[in-house]
Amino acid sequence: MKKDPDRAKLAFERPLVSVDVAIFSVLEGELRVLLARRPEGEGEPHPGRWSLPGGFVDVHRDASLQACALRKLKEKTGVASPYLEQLGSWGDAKRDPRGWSSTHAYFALIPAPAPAEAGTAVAEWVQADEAVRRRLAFDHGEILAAAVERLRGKVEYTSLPAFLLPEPFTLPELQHAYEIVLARPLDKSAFRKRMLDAGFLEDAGPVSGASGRTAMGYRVRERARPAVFPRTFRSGE
Amino acid sequence: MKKDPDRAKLAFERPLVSVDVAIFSVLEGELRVLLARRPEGEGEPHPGRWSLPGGFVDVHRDASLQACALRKLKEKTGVASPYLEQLGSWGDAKRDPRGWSSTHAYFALIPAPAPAEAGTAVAEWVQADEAVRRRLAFDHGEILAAAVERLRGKVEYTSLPAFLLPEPFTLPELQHAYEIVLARPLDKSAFRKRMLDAGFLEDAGPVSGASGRTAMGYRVRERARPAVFPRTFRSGE
DNA sequence: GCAATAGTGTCTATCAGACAATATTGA
DNA sequence: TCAATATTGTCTGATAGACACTATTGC
Repeated sequence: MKKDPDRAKLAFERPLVSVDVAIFSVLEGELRVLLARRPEGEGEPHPGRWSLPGGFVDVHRDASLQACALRKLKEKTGVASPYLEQLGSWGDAKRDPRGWSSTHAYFALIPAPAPAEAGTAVAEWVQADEAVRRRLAFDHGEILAAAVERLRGKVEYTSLPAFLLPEPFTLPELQHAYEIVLARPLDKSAFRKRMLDAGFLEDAGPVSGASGRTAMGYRVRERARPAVFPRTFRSGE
Repeated sequence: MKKDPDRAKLAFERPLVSVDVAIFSVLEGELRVLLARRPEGEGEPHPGRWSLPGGFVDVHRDASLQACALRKLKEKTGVASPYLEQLGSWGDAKRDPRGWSSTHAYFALIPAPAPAEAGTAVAEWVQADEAVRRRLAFDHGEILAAAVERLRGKVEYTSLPAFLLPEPFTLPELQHAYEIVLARPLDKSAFRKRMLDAGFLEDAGPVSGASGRTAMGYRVRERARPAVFPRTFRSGE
């Protein structure tokens, strides 16, 4: 057994391998996620249903799982440098009618795309909770629910919403992004103390708004990792 | 098989798919991880090197990724109901010389196994940091480092060490487990307040130790999910 | 009694949140 | 000047950690 050549040992059935990405952004004061419509072709599972953007790993084009996720994201949104984090993997014999399949799920945060891209026949930005309630293809409903839960959970103690905004942004804008994701208001003073003490922002010069006092603009220091706060918001309640 | 279009569409090369598990326990006052020796057969990559326990998904035996991870764990340790959590996935064209491969990594926490199982020719319980320093097969060094980092990180604000102990356990025993993983002493009073206030423990009757006062024994209420504390240990320092 | 361990009480520095006050801009 | 927004200051309740104290067990 052990001395069989490579080819004999590897001659077993392999699962299908795909990558799916939950892409979030803030549009029109809402947390939204990008959904893609499944193709209608013959033999396609769940034709016409909404799903997360994604697809099979192409072993000749994709150098790695992350590269594959970035490729999907670039194809769908044009964004090349999002905040991208692994969410988890889902794999079993039944989730895809075409055979044993496993998918590597990612979630990405990007600044608001241009309004023109907000909705087409094959892709649509949908409010996050509404998207979870839709009957998505495969087990994408479960995956998306996990993504939303992870995002909301981490927003309680990390700087993730900074990746949802175009830079430079002001502290009131950042607070607004937090409030949209968490769906509750935050105290201005406590919020500012927390953000500035965490030290993950760098000055980017003053920014004038439509009216009122000019605010300081900020950029995130390190785009790869979010800051982690030692406590969650509203720990006492 | 299905119709022609299916077969044509799915006739592309598929990656190899495996599952690897970082299995942790506390033995002799140390945080240890189980390593397995790679087989020596011809065509085997990294023959004789230490690695994480794991292997290819068997699409006929494994109903899901999690079932596959549980199977590996049962084979290596006999443990059927560990704390098991997805760690992440690693996949690229180069990590396995046999071809484009992706692995789904899990980490498991189990109570100390019987001493007889502590080390054999093909498996060994190695102190966690020492294991990270060893030159493991494939990219298992990177995966194990991520597992240790995740474990240490989560121990700061979750009840994970409770899964490293046989039940029932006492609060001093639990504190000791925390101190072993974190490699620093914790204050007894603050520790007890935190554990009991979190409400994840249930009484299991008194337990007499080797000497001194009898202590209260505890079990975890819910074995599937750890408790999450609102703050990390030593937030101020 | 003593040693050893389990468990509790008290004090204090810290700090997140509440909310009031002040600063800056454009009209 | 006012309206609108940004930014800062002050107070206070909650609490984690430090550390001393008390409780229980076996010998």
